[in-house]
Amino acid sequence: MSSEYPAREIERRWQQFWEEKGVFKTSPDPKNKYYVLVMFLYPSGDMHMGHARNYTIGDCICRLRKLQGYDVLHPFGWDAFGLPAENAAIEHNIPPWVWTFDSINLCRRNLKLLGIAYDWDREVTTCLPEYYRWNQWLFIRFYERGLAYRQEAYVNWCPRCQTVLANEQVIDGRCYRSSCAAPIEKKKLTQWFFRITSYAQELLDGLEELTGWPESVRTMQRNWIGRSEGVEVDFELDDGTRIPVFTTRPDTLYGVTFLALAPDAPLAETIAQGTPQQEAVREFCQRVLRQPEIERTAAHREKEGIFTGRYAINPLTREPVPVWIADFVLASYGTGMVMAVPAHDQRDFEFARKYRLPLKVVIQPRDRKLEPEMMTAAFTEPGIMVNSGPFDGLWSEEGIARVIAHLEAQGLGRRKVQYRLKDWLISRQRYWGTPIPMIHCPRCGIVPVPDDQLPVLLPPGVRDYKPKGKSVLAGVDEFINTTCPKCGGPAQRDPDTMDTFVDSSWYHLRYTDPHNDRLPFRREHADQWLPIDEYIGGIEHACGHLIFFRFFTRVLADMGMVSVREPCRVLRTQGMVSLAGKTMSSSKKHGVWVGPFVEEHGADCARLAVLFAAPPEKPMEWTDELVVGVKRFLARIWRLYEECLNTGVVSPDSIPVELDPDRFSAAERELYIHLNRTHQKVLQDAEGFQFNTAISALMEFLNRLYAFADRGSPVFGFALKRFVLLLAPFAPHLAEELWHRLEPGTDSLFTRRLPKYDERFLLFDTMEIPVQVNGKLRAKVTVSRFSSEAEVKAAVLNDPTVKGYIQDRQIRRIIYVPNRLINIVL
RNA sequence: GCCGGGGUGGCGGAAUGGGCAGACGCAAGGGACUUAAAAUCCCUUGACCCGUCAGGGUCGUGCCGGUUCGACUCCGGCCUCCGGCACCA
Repeated sequence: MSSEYPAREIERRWQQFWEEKGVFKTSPDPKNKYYVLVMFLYPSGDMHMGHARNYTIGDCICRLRKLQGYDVLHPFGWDAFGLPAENAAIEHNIPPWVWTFDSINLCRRNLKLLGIAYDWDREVTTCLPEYYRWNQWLFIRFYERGLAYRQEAYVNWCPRCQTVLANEQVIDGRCYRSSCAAPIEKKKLTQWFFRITSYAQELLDGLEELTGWPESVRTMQRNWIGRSEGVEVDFELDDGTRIPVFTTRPDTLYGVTFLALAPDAPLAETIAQGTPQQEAVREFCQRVLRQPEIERTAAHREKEGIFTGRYAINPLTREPVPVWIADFVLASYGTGMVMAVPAHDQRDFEFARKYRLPLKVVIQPRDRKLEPEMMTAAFTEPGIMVNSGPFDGLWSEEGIARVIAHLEAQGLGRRKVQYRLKDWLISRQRYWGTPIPMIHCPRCGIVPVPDDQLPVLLPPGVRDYKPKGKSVLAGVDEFINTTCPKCGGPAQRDPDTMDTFVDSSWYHLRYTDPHNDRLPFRREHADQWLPIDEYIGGIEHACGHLIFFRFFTRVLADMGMVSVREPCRVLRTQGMVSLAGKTMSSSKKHGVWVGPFVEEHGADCARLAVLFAAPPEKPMEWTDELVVGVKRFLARIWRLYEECLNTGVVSPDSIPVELDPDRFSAAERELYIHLNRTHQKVLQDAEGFQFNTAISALMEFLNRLYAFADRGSPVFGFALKRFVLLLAPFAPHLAEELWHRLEPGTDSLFTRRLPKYDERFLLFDTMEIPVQVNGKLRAKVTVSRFSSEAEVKAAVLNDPTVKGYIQDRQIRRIIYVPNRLINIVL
């Protein structure tokens, strides 16, 4: 009687309908805005079910909010610059943009196949000049504000990609690109940085208000920023050279027995000059710095060092202590020089034992006495200060403040807050990125490209994209040679391009005004939509993109370009999708692919499968069984509506707009209550990102519809129609098809408002009260919803089963939890 | 080592301002329809035990203890898995 569910035919028809009618175009004048953003895509080949999961989640929210009457902004774009395109270009000898746009076109087709409701008029592509010119414009604004600067430093160098990397792009000492993962080396280079550290405290404080973010991400950012409070203490070399060291333990200052410098600290180069140690120190530093970072900083590795031949004076004791170079000291943290207290710091302890340096106890535990020779590990807990001159006898935690006060009063040191976060290194020695809009003039120095000469275009006529240790653009004469905007003399362009994370740091703002050719975006437009109401993406961006875009938003707020200081109200991280135990990956060609899957099973099937399998934040394993259940669900819906409509039992005319509860039969009343409860639960769950339980509620209700005998009932028809609206965010194509069968010739159901559920009909007339005797479930008694406590107790005590358990024993207590449970304590 | 998040049937997962553990789905077993198969529909399905049936009992949410009339949920102590940071002075 009923036909097979023709998924593809239906989906094609309604996708075309939505596009023609412009159903998901963004309102130019939002009254009730809702900005749902899914992290844009790095186009690198085909799209798998991991992508489908991500974009379906966003789409489900978009459609739900639209049905609830919000003006939704749901845009999409392409994070289109980056190394893979360039590597593919080198490998296949095609320009990077060919590979990039092939991928983009493939992915756009896939997204349309899935029926994701983006407003394609707002599509953003970062590798187009109309986008990256604003990277350049913003870079110059940062430069003017002192937030972009150029500096020589030891930086992370990926020998395989032949470029520098940001700290955020070094994972376990290796290149962050999973297809590279080469061990990172340190190289001394002059590079461009963004001064994100001057926003460190703000970025930390801002986390407090981000209560809509997962706790894990907030914690990760807190640790990444890594704030510690302490003091910078000035030691002095015999010739008067100042050696400031940062410490969080000034209470141990009297226990310092040597100083240690990082091999790459600036002072390490000069300190041994003129001492007999000079040659040995130079060799040591060179040897240490040649090692890949991953080896040098491996945990539990034996520490190494060398004496410099010099001594420094402890500002409190006036005693001289030897100055060493030690490989465990980090140049990039604090001053790159530390005071060593072997008795109370484990690293210093190990180093001192190895090189037979003295150990001085200045903190004693309460319950025992430390003897320097007997110690097998540093004592790092608080205790009583000893051997510390005027501070003897103080509890060390109190001593910290006292010593700091003393140091400050004597001008020997100052309170300091130190962060682990480092400035963001943004220049890259690669081709496929935004050219840095700066000119190096032999007379005028560094000169920004004037705004009216932007964009600085990437030169297309490059023959060889292979990296050679310096930027590809440095070898393109017609690009690199230019004139100085200031003096008009010959000058050279900066040969580097920007980190692609610059592109993604403000794209959320560009979407609000995507075609602007005078500004990155207008404030009025940004303010209309920001903050992002729901941001969906992978947790791998927790300490990269998700910090960078917060930083950018704050800088832009300080520039008066936008009002919000935090870009995003609610963040949702989604779990990876794996196949046969391994994460799906386009570049590794491992996955279930969207195109073939949708052709075979349909888009609604793919959407329901990823939504129903698990809560969105959990990782999920893709299996064929996953598809069976949701496919059956779709077919069951289809069959029910076919049966009802084809037989004429239900017709568009027979469905009432309103119901009259006074005329309900008992069964109709029950169905209507189930409908309202389902409606409430689907909304609650979907708003809370629990799509799996929302869908299970829909499944349960479908089972009830099947079990309902009187299909001619107006309540049944009413329920059929409401069910379609509730289904719509999850399986929009099927819902739209059924909607038009119930209401032919009308507009898209997504232009409708979802009615409110009927609050009067959320509870059943009777309820089943579980009865416990001594905490064990023994019976269930059905009572009226309107029964008083006394009536419920009476009914329970009268129940024969319950009586059997009580017999003639004394009842000590009866605990009644209204509408939930009753417990009889004997 | 530090920080964060988990551990529930054969599987994916439900249920936490303490109150019926296992919703929904998959898989499995039995049955109906069919010449047969597919599809569909119905029943059973946490473990163990007692009972011929009807039915009844004990145990059960990583482990051990505690609080409570009552604990997957709260408290203390462990085990274990995943993720992040990791010589940060």
